[in-house]
Amino acid sequence: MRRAEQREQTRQTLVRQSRLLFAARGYPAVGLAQIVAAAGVTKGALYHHFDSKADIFRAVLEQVQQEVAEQIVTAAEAQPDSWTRLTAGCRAFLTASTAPGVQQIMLIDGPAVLGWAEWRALDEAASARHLAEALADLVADGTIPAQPVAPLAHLLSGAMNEAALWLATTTTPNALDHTWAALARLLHGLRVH
Amino acid sequence: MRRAEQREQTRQTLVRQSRLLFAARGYPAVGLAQIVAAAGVTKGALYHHFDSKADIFRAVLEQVQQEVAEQIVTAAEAQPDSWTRLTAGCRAFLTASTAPGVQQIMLIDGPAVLGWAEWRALDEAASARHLAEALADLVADGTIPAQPVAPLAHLLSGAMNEAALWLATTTTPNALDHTWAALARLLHGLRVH
DNA sequence: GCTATTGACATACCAATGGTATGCCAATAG
DNA sequence: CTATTGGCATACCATTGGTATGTCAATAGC
Repeated sequence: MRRAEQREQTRQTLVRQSRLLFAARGYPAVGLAQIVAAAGVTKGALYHHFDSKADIFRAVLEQVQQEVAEQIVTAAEAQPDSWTRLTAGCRAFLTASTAPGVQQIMLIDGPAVLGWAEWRALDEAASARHLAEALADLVADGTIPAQPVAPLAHLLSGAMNEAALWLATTTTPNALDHTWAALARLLHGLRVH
Repeated sequence: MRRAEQREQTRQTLVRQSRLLFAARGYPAVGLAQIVAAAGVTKGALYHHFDSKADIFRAVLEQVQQEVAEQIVTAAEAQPDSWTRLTAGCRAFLTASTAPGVQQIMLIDGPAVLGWAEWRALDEAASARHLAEALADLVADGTIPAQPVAPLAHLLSGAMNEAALWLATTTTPNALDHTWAALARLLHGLRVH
């Protein structure tokens, strides 16, 4: 099985190096030449594993989304009730999205490279879905009023993503704390009084 | 003054046609050849008015943002107190951002083409700024608790932008109404009880 | 163990596209 | 009436994403 082993290693190297480059300079600014140089292979290898430049970006995006989703699920699972699962999940979402390179790959390049439809499909399948599930639980046990959860999930997801984007560039002191405080206020407003 | 007149007309034609193309197919998919063909000029004219493909996109983006900002300000100005100014402004924001082509240009291509820093600068100068001002008014007259308004402004701006993006692709019935209802709940939670 | 075949690449090349250098002609200045 | 500048068009270049072909080692079949 030397064959499959080598194959997987080459593929992972390409994804790893591409991710670093995309995160640092953005998709449009990274050429295939830089990717293959960083990975120590040639264009032949790249096009043996991926169909296009967008296709290798797709692989990177899926990896990033999976990592973010894992952090959210891990944080949420440790909580006892549905409300703290939501808040802990949101906190994890915010923290994970602030990690270096994540915004560039997920929010900036993602939609532009893949186009609306495909990006939506991937996005739905990832982090936004967990939010919707958490909200559905809250509706089910009456912690928040009955309402469609999809709009709310998108509002919250957008709020946190945009906040993460802002946090990455701002120099405001304690920006993360203030953002979390503001988000917590918004979330608290959802509860039945 | 035939000179300046002709100049302005050519420039506006280029911006108008580019806007239509970018909105329909997205920045990466639109070539300069299509732009100049649609505008009925040559590449010489395009590069006489703009420095690069990104530069003409910049002109389009500024036009779109200005239109959106105008709608928000118009809606807010008609309101009597600071709270209804916020809600009316948010509603206008949501409606304006849902208009055809706006999301593609403002949210999808914008950051990818211009890069974080420049897009941030333009974004701050446009719609997000009005939000921050409206929130500052609310803090000033005690309608909402004292807090830094910047994080809140970004959370709300992101929430509405993402919601607009979702509204553009979803087939859920009454999605706009439900989204507005959810947003109104979130906003209401900000008020002092 | 020997051969046939497939798979994992490398090499050479192509086409399209963003960008530039140059030239031309009418509008304005003096 | 002439000189000059501004507003473009034409021709061209260089880079880059993508492809067609070739090569050599790993595996399968006997």
